[in-house]
Amino acid sequence: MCALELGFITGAEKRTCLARHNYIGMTHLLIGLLCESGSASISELENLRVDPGIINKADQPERDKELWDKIIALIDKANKRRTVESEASASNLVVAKRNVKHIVSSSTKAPVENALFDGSSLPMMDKNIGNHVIPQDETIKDNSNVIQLKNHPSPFIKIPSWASLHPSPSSSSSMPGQHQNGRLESVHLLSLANHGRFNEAREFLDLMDSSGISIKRHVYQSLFTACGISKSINDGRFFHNHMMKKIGSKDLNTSIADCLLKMYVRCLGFDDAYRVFHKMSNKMLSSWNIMISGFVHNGHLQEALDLFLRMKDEGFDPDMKIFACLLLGCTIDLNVDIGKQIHSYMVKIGFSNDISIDTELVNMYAKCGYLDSSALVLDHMVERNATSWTSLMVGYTQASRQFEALVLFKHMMLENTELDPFVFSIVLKACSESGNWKAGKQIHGCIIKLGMDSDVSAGTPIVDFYVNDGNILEAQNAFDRISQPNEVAWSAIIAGYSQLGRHEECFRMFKFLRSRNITLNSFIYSSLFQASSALTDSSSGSQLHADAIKRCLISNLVGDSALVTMYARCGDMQYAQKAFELIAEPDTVAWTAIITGCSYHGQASEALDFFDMMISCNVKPNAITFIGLLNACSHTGLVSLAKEYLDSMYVGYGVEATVDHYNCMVDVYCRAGQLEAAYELISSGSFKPDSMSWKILLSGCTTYRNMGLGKIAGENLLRLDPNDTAAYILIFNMYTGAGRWEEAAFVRKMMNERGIRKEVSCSWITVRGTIHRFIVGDKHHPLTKHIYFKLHELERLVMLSESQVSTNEDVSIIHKQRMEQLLDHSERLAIAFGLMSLPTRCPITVFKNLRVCNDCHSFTKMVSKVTGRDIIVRDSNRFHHFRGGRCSCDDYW
DNA sequence: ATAGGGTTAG
Repeated sequence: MCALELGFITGAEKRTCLARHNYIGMTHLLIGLLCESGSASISELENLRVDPGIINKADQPERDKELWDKIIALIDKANKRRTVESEASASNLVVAKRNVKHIVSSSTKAPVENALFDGSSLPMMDKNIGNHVIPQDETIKDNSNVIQLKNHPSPFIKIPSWASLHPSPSSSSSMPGQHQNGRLESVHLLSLANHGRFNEAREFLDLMDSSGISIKRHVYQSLFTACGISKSINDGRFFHNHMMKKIGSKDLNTSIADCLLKMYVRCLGFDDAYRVFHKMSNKMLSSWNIMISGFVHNGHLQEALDLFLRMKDEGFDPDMKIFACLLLGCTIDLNVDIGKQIHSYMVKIGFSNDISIDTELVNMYAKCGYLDSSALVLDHMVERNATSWTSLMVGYTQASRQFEALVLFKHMMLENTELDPFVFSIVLKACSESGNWKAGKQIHGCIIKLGMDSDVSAGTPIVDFYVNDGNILEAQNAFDRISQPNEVAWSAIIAGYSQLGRHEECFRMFKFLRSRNITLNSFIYSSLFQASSALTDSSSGSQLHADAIKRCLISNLVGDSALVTMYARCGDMQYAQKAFELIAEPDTVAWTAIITGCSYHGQASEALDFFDMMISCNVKPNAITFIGLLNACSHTGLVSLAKEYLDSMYVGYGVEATVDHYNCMVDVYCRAGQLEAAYELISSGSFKPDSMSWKILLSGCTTYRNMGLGKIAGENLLRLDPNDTAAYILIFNMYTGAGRWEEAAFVRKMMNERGIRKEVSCSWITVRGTIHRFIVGDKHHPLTKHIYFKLHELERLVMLSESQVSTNEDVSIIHKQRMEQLLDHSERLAIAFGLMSLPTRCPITVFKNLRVCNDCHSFTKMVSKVTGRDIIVRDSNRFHHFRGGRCSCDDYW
C-alpha cells in the first residue's frame, strides 16, 4: 500500500491497517456513488482496473459539477444518518503535511491509467478532494508534521460504518439498503485480488465473514478470474471452498462453473477442473470448450480427444472453435494422423470454407511436414490471408525448400494479399538461408514502401538478414529505423555485432541497455559471453555471468555452453569445468564446448575422457566435436588414436568427415614429425585438399626442416591461394631456418612485388585492470627502459642456466646471437613487464595475436624455470602453461 | 491463428 508507505496515513500499526481499509473504502465510496448516479456500470468497477473515465470525470468538475454536487450531497446524507464513528475513522484523514502541500501545489495530472491502489492514483483522489472539497485557502494546523483538516470538515471524516467494515449493529439494522449488498467491500476484495494481493484478500474476506457481509456470485466469478490470471491455484481453491460453504454446490450455475473451470485449467489444476466438470449437471458447449482447449494448450492431446468423443456421445454438436482447437493440438503434438481424421470428419459433417479453420489445417500439415497436403488445402481455399500463406512458407523453409517459400511469397503478392509483418520475417529468413541476398534487398525495399520498416516485427528480420549477409552497417541502419525496438530486436543486433567480430560494440550496447533499464534476456547474455571469450576478457565475462545469475537469465543450454567456452578461452579451465558440471543435461554443443576447451589447453586425456562420458550419456557427437577431439590428439601426439577417431566418425557415429577433419589428421602427422604420412594422406584422394592442408604440411616441414616436401607444399599452397600472407611467411621461415638465404630473399622479393605484408605481431597483458599492449621492438611504453633492462637481466639468467646444462661453447654463442635478435619480440616485452609489475606469486598471463615462435617458446620455458614463476601464454592457436622450464604443450604446438 | 533473436571449431 503505497499511500501508507508514503506516510499518507499515520497512526499505530494496527490502526493503519484498519485505516487502510477505510481509506480504500472511502475511495470506493466515491466510485460507488458515481456508479449509483449512473455514470458507470458496476461490472466495470468490479474489474477495478478502474475505468479512467470515472476518474477523469472527477477530475473535471466544471464539466460534471452536477455530478459532484450529487456525490457530496449523498455523502452528507449518509453522514447524518449515522453516528460518528470512533477515532479510528477520524484518524483516517490525518494527512501528512508534505502530501497536502504536494497535492495543493501539484498541477500535473496524475496518470489515470494507474491501478487504483497504485499509490499514484491515491494522491490524485486527494487532489480531487483538495480541489473540490477542501478549498485551498482553508488550511491546516501544523501539528508536528501531522496536519488535521480543520475548518471545513471534510465530508469524509465521518465515514459511514458500512464502508468501514466495523460491525455496527445500528447500521446493519438501520441501513439495510446500504449494508445489504456489501458492494463496496466486494469491490475492495476484488481490487486486492486483481492486484494479486491474495493474502490480504483472504484476510479481508474473513473480516467480511465476521462482519456478516456476504458476497455475490458474480464476485466469486471475478475472484476466480483473478486467481486464474495470477495462476494462484491455492487461492482459487480457497475461494472455491468459500463459495461452496456459502452457496452450496446445487446452486452452481453454468457461468460460475465455467469460470471455475477456466481458473483451474489456467492454473494447470486439471484434477480440480475435472472434479468440477464431473459434478456439473448443466454442462454447456462452452464448458466442453474450456476443458478441451485447456488440455490442448498444455499438450494433453489425448485427454482433449477423449473429451471430444464423450462430448459427441452426450449429444453436443462441436463448433468451429473446438475443431480449431483440436487441430492446434495436432500441430503442437505433430500428430498428423489425428489431424487427418479430424480433417475428414469436418469434411464429412460439412464444415468447409472457413478461413480460420482452413488456415489451421494448412498450419497443421505444414508443421507436421506434410507440405503437399498443406499446399493442397491452401490451394483450395476460397479466400486466403497472410497467415495461411505464412504457415506454408514456414513449412518450406523448415524443410530447406527456401526457393519454394519465395515462390509462394510471389504468388501471395500477385494475389494482392494484405501483408502483415510476420510474412517478412519468414521470407527474409528464406532469403538469407538460401544466400539470395538480391531478393532479400528487394523485399527490404518492399517493406520500406509499405512503411513497415519501423515496425519491430518487420524491422528485426531485416536486421537479421543483413547480419547474415555480413553487412553490419545496413543491419544497424535497419535497427535504427525500428521505432520501438523490443528485446528481440536488441538481441538480434547484439548477436550481429558479436557474430561479425565487433565485440566491443556488444558491450557498449549492453551498457546502454542496462543504463536504460531495458529488459534483458538470455539471448543477449549468450552473445555477450561469446564476445567475452573472443576478447579473452574474463573479467567482463565473469561479471556478466554474475549479472545473468542475479537475473536468472542463463538459458539452460545455449548460455551455459557459451559460458564454458568463455572460461576456457579466457584461460580458466577450472571455472570452465565448474560451469560445465552445473549443466544438468549437457547436449552436443555443451559437450563439444568442454572437449574443445580441454583441447585448447592441451589437456588431451581430459578431452578424451569427456568424449567417452558424452558417448555413455547417449549424446551424439557432431562434426565440430570431432574437430575438438582430433585437435586434442594433435596437441599431444596421439597419432594412432587420432586415426581411430577419424575412421570411426562415419562408421560409429554417422558423422561425415570433411576436409577440416582430414586437415586435423594432417596436422596430427605433421606435429608428430610424420611428414611423409601427412603427404600421403593429402595425396591419397580420400579428400580434396585445400590450401589449409598444404599450409599445415608446410608448417610441419618448417619445423622439421624437410625442404623437399616443404617445397611441394609451398608450391601447392601458393597455387591455391596466391594472396595468403601466412603462406609466404611460412616459406620464408622454412628457408631461413635451413640457412637457404637466397631462396629466402627471393620469397621476400615476391612478397614485396605482390604487396603482401606480414601481420604485425602483438602481445598484451592485463595489470591491475589496464591492458598493456606491445608490438615487436616496441619502445612506446612509459617503462620501456625498465622493461628492456629486465629483459637483459632475464637473458643473463637464462644463459647462466643454459651454460650449466650445455658446455658446448659453439652452441652457446649461436644461442646468444639469436637471443639478441629475438629479444624484442612482443611476447617477451609483455612477459618482462608482467614480471616487474605483478606480485611474486601471481602467474603471468600474456595474450598474443599470432603464434609463438619457436625461440620465444624455449625462452619462456627457461624464464619460467629461472624465475620460478608460472607463465601462461595464449597464442592464436592455444594456451601454453609454462612452469619450471616445461610447457603444457610438451612442445607440440 | 502465422515468426523473429543465442551456443560448440580453425
